[in-house]
Amino acid sequence: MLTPSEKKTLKFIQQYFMEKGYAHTLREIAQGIKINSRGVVHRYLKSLESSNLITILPNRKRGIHLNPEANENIPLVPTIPLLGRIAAGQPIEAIEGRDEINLADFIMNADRFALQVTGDSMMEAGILDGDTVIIKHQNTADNGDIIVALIDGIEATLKRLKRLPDGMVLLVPENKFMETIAYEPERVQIQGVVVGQLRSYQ
Amino acid sequence: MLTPSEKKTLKFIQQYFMEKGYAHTLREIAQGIKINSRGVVHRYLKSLESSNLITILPNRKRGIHLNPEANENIPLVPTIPLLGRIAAGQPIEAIEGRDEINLADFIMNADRFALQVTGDSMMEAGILDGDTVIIKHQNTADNGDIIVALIDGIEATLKRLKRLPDGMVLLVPENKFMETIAYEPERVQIQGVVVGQLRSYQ
DNA sequence: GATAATAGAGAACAAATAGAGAACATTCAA
DNA sequence: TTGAATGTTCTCTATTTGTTCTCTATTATC
Repeated sequence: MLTPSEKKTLKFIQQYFMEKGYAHTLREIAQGIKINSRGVVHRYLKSLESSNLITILPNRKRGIHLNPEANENIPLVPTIPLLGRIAAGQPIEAIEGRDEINLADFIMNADRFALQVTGDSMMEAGILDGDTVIIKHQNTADNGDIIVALIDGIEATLKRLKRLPDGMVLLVPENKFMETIAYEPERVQIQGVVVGQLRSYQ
Repeated sequence: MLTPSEKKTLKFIQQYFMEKGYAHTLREIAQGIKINSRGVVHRYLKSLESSNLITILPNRKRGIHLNPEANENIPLVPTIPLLGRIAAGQPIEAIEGRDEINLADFIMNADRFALQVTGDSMMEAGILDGDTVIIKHQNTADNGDIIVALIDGIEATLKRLKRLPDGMVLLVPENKFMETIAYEPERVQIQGVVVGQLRSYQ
């Protein structure tokens, strides 16, 4: 069981290590967790080592290694450090304030569920074949929302919603090879709205 | 059987524990359930312990552990029900076997971090401006991987990797308006490989 | 009305935690 | 080789926290 200070220390190390590929000095860690004493930092590190979360190479400068356990152990709500923005042709730009993504915040909620997408109808909206979309269950949607629609109570489809002034409902695919189809409103039942999307490359 | 106060206490502990990964102090619990006495909280904890719902490490600060029994109705890892596949023009098809997505499985692992994407250079690969990509920190990559590359030690970019037989390294954007650029291998340093991608529509 | 059971306040004390900083040992680069 | 930076081991201090008490108030039950 780690104390909050030890957790803070571990977290600080992890973040730096992922960015740079090597560890802090004790003084840097001390500054990072806002204390003055290297001795105190060393005590925390020893404790983390005895919990098998890090390995200390004795007397080596920056001689701290993260053990694989360290990444499993910490967050009960999965979080990923958010290191910054990346754009073509520029160094990675740090983001102030928000330093991690809370996956639970990102997606979890009672009325959400996931669907796996088959087909390329929303390709140009960045939703590819095999992606997972997170749907919020609701019966209404705004113009421009990507929705799960049930047509005639049978066919389900993922499309962008557009209502015409005359009441007709357009279901717009994001794929130039597919056609937009217009329906009478009573034929289209909204089952949910896309609120998130995930893809795994593994 | 728990008294209402004990239930309240347990619920409060569970919530905090899942978020932070460690327990409250007695004072925090007291504030959380709106009483003033740490002694009373301690009595409740003792009672919860004798019901086998928590374990108290004696004299440890924040030394409260949730027993598995306490978590039966609370998922430790956020999951979303995976209802099925959706394709244009067909009813939602149920998926056999796996019925929920485990977000931790999906993304978390050692040496991962997130970057927010700026720009449209990977648009046609379904990675849009504003998306978050999950990067696995590594110095090598296979042909076809989408990588974070550091060019000349300065510029960072997200591109698809292609190595030519003559040793040159191509960084291929997935955007027909942008050009593939070839570099000498020593100019390109691989910082990580994209292993996941997230988008929020909220 | 008597008796439990439940809730809560708060005092008192020991122990854990947090931190400072001195002193020494070891690395590592100039 | 030497000196500065770094890692390591100490001791000391202060604060917070866990723990155990005793005391009081409320509520329901017989």
